[in-house]
Amino acid sequence: MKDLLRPDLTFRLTGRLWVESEQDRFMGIGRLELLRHIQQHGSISKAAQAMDMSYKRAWDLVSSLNAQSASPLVLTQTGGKRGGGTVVTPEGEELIAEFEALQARFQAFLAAEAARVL
Amino acid sequence: MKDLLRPDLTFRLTGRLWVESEQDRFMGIGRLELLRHIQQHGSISKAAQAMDMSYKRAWDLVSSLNAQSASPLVLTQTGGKRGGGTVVTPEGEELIAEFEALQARFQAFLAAEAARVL
DNA sequence: ATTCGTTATATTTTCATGAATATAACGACA
DNA sequence: TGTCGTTATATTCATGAAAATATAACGAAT
Repeated sequence: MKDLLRPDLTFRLTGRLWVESEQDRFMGIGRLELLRHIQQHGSISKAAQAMDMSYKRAWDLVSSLNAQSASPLVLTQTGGKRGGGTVVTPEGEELIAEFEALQARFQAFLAAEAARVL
Repeated sequence: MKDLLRPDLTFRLTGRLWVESEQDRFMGIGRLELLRHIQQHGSISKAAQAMDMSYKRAWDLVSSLNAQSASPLVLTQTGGKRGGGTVVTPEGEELIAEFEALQARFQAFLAAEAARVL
């Protein structure tokens, strides 16, 4: 493909991957980052503002994740000493780890293909 | 990941990849299909209607493709016996072939990863 | 010169997605 | 009991991308 591209521009090969069920997306890079931020901050609202995402969107994503998993990936608590909070369960941690690994293999694939094709 | 997913739903791993320059996308699955339709029909407008895409969008994509390639990928002719038309150049055919091959390897990657992770 | 089907191009309209905004519920603690 | 920061939820608003619409240019053929 190299010989077809304008030599004064720089090109890159990029992509995205995700897991989806019939009706809804389940896991992707955005949800991965959200889960990591929730781990860090212990709260959906804090995670959302750290990512510059609206609270509602973050909450919707969490709701979608939990709705499609066999057991909860995050546990939310409402009210209480600090108003509540959210923790990532061991199952959620497993999902994070597995999707991170998948993502890493994908990036390796992209790099290898870029070297071959660009 | 398998053990984390609701067993009453079916999940699939999917993804997309594309080549882009700084300012603009260059090649992706949508543009591949457009190029194939142009090959088949010899016209941007026929290709667009076969794909149920607006002519403007198809024309914009063709314009973007040619603007980023070293030599034209498609040649357009305006006016004339049948009003004009569009042909895919040998360079365009090369792009089609290479991107199809890349796409096939990507699908193989996805299938292998799905088998591992889902 | 007129017709015809296409390319070329600008402008307006639709639509979907996420952002913003608003409000209620919650429950520990002072 | 009142406060506080959060979760939970509904509704409105903004924005960007694609569709729809409109019009001109083109050039071979009649």
